[in-house]
Amino acid sequence: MDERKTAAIFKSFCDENRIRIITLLRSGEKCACKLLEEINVTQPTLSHHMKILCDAEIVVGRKEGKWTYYSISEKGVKQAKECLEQLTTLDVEYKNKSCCEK
Amino acid sequence: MDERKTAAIFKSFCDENRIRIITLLRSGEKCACKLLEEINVTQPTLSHHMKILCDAEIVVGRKEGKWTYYSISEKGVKQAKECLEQLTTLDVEYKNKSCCEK
DNA sequence: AAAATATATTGACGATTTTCTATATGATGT
DNA sequence: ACATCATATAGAAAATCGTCAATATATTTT
Repeated sequence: MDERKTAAIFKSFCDENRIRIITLLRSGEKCACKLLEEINVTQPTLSHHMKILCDAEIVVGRKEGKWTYYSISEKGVKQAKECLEQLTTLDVEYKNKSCCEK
Repeated sequence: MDERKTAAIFKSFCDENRIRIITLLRSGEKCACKLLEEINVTQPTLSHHMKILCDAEIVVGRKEGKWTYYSISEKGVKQAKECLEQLTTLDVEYKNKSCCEK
């Protein structure tokens, strides 16, 4: 996974409103209008955040008639977790000796 | 965990240079001057990124003489993983029925 | 004590992001 | 066909972020 993709994934989680949106989706699929009622932004701003979340594949949207239903993507979340794991586990193989010794 | 703290944690992972820094630390503790050699930013910019990473507790700094050694904080990483887990697991308890039915 | 070295802080600037208003698109109901 | 409703897009303003040069601080070396 390249740095660019990794950054895009975690951008999902570094804005307070997006965190609120994700939290709302923990209780199941919701349409945009329901999300809009619960977070304090305008409709176009919500739409903007949903695009970021969908592009990062943390959330998936499903159109049905005039409504769009959003839900947490289990697949995307799994990928984010793997990405975090890979990024933060110590690499014993290539562990280097020392640095800046006196 | 409040939205503000969550956002601060994941800000660590949403800048390409910070991702590079964390990746470099996977092979073990490194002093700032070593990191500076490897990523293409000025010394004040590196210092700025290290502050963000340390404030989020993803990285810890250890001063020794004139050097500062940085390493991945196992504790902070654990907290980030738990935070991601908590934020993204479906909440079956409070799962709501339906939304925007025709 | 003065010079040198490593890192942090300050302040400015440009780029990016978040937000808004206005408008467009697309579906549904009359 | 026309009005209505849900959502998306465009464009601009405001806020935040990443970056740099200059400078400060703290430690070590001479």
